[in-house]
Amino acid sequence: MRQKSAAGNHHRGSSPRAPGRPRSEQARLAILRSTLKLLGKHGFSDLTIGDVAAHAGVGKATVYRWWPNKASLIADAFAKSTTRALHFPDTGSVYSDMSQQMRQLVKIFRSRRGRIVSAILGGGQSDPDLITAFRERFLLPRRLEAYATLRRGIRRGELRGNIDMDLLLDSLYGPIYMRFLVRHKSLTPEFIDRLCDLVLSGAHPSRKFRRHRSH
Amino acid sequence: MRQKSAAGNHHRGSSPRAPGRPRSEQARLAILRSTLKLLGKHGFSDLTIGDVAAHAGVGKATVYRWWPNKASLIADAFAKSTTRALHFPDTGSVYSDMSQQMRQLVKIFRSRRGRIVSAILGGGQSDPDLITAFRERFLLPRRLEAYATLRRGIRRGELRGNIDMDLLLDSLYGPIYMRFLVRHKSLTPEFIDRLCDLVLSGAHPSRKFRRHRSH
Amino acid sequence: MRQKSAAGNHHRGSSPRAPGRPRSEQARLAILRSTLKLLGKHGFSDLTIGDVAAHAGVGKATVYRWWPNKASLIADAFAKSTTRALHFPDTGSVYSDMSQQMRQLVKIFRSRRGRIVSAILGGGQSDPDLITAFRERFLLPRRLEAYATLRRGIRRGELRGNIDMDLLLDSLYGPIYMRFLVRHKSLTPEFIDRLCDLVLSGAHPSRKFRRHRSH
Amino acid sequence: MRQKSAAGNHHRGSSPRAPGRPRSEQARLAILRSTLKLLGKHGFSDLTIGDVAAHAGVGKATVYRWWPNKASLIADAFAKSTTRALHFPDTGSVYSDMSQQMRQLVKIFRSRRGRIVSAILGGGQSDPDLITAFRERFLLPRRLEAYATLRRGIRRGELRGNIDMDLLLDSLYGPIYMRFLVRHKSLTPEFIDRLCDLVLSGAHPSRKFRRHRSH
DNA sequence: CAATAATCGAGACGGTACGTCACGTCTTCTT
DNA sequence: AAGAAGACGTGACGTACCGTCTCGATTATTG
Repeated sequence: MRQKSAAGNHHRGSSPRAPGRPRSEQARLAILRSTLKLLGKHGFSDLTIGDVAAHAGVGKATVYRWWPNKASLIADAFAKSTTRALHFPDTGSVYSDMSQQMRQLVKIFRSRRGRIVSAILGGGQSDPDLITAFRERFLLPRRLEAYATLRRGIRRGELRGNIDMDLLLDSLYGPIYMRFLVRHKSLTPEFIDRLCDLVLSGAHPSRKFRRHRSH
Repeated sequence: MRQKSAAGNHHRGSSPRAPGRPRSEQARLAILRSTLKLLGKHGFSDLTIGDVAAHAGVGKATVYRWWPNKASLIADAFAKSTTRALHFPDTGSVYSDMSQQMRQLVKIFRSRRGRIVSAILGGGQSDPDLITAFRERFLLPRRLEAYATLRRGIRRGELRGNIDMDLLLDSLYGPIYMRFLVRHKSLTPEFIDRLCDLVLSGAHPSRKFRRHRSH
Repeated sequence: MRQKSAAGNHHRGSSPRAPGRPRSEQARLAILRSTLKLLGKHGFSDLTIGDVAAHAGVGKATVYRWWPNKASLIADAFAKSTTRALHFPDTGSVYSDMSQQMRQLVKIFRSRRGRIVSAILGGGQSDPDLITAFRERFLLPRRLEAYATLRRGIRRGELRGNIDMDLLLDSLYGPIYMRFLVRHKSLTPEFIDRLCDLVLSGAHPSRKFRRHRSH
Repeated sequence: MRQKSAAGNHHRGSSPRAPGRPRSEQARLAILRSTLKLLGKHGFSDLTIGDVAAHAGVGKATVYRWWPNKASLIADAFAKSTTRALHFPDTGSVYSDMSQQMRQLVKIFRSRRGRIVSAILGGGQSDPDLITAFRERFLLPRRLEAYATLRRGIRRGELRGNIDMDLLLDSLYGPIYMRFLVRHKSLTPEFIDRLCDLVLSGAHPSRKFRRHRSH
């Protein structure tokens, strides 16, 4: 069986050249581009493989040859489109580093690309491959950068040394994701600021760790 | 046009009695039960109206007569199934009140009913009715209770008086929803405790409001 | 499983009425009509179910609901279209009875309906259902009439009493089918006359049965 | 355009040698062999060029390079397989000459090779090239031999001098083809004998030509 | 002996039709 | 009037072949 990809590996192994006509890079790019474009216009369920193929000037079978389902197609398209942005600055302040990146994220969530993210997270609730792709290709790379950012803050004494970094990051990003997905409150830059204030102040070394339990 | 309901109103107006055969309550319940059962087994998109009708021993048209689409059917079914639990206790401590309720929520998210929630939130990303139903029937009622709980904490001096309650609640629940939906880290009771510690300590009056901006 | 038909039985048993919406007779007729029309224009392999459905103003699934494949659809359409003609006259002469009916058959074979027959016989070479349908619905009914015609000839002394009727009929019709299918010589009324002369003279009582074997 | 062949000419003109790599005879034979083998297993429409190429261990393009369509491929393969048998004996008796050859034909029709013949005749109903190939490569050569056989019979006084040879031959072979294609009665050697009896007795000089018309 | 040229196997390509499935509507009889 | 049953038109699905193409490799003739 041919290698299909929800994990982004489009290469056929280490051999220098596979026999037969090589895969058309042009078709691959056209498909991913069309996927993003159409996904931005309509939702996940409105996107049909047939439409993507037609818009890309490609046979339907060519799409199915390389992507086992709509989910992995979207995942690939999304991964390709977000490799560049969303890096963390190094301003000398955790608050500033985080809030700046989080503002960027919010800007993306509110843009046309946000539809794609919500399509992935939405579709991922019934398709494990999709949510896995999101984690591995989008979340994890950024989280690794975030760890470095937090470690700088610890070194500078802005954060407790024993802080649970995943807990802290989820406390910072969870509210963003929640507002983005549940849409009960708007996602504004001011919200980001106050969110950072609230959460980072709880992670400040001056704040003694104190169990709030009354019993 | 007959009155259809995404809002749960299944009655036909103010007239005391409509002519003709009355609606079968038995059918209505069987449909909702089957919806929940099938939704628990598979995802949102795998659930078909035809399956629900067949499983409930009901004609397809009977489903369509009362629910305009899959979303409102699921929303009704979900609302029916969670009207009882998830109340906030009044222990005299914000930390305790919140963490106890949050633990209940996590327990539900991790149960079979969690599949239904993720189906709603997932499907809701492409179906506005669905996410609206989730907000209005599930989130809002609980948030109203949460406001009251927080106000008790303010009154007791456990929280700053000028706290933004939605910000605080999103900071507490957002991480739960994020872990639930993205599944990058496990949802444990210990996570809840440390989450409450982190966020509530940031909302404590002793913590002076301090902009972390370095500029 | 629903009853599908390559054998022409479109009724659902002896019960007076099946539950559910009854089959649309209008759709059924439109499908058969369109099949004949399109089959007359193009060949067996050029006929697509999709085209038939579109031409009949019917969903593709409606065709597939009642006919398992193109073959049985064509067989039904053909059977419906030829129930009336091709009866044997009773002129008082076997020669006349047979040649008149055979001329009718040739006329049909040479008409637009001939395309349908060749489509059935051609397709039947790879689809047993199709050739069976042809035998049972077309060939057999006519052969029964032919038996009666031959028996009249025997009674009148125009044919040997011990004649193998199937052998005789195949000797009369086989050449027609062969010319029709192989197309090496034309099918003319004169050919029919001389064919009857040749074969029927061999079946005449005056002709003593004589083994031609030279050993 | 390169020279393609439905007529079996695989040579490239009169030049003694073309430049470039010469055509692989091994590939050509493997393709024809595989065509026959696969055609024997399934029908005309079930045979795909892709299957033939794969079974022959050959690229699909190699097939298309030398045969313009499935029909000519099958025709070539069939022609290659039946060049040797089915000659007419010269026993001194028309009856014997004919019945012996007809028995051979029936034996082939009933063998695995019969599937190939029926595939060609069946497919030929929608593909003119195919039926033409059958006529020219199979039927015609044998018919030329049959004419000679009949002429010997005329010379010996076993047949009328003014007999229409095509009529006579169609009356002898038509029933065979009909039973072979319609499959309503079995093709046995005894059937051949009685068929020859019936038809040849009608062609005997002692049988006066007599119009059977009663009017 | 290098250059040229046509073949080879392999397999991806843009298409087209397939047969299935779910949709949401409808048409029947029964309750 | 609502119920179960199930056929209806619609349209996307994912598959299978079509006949063409683009590769690197092979095998001949020509310069």
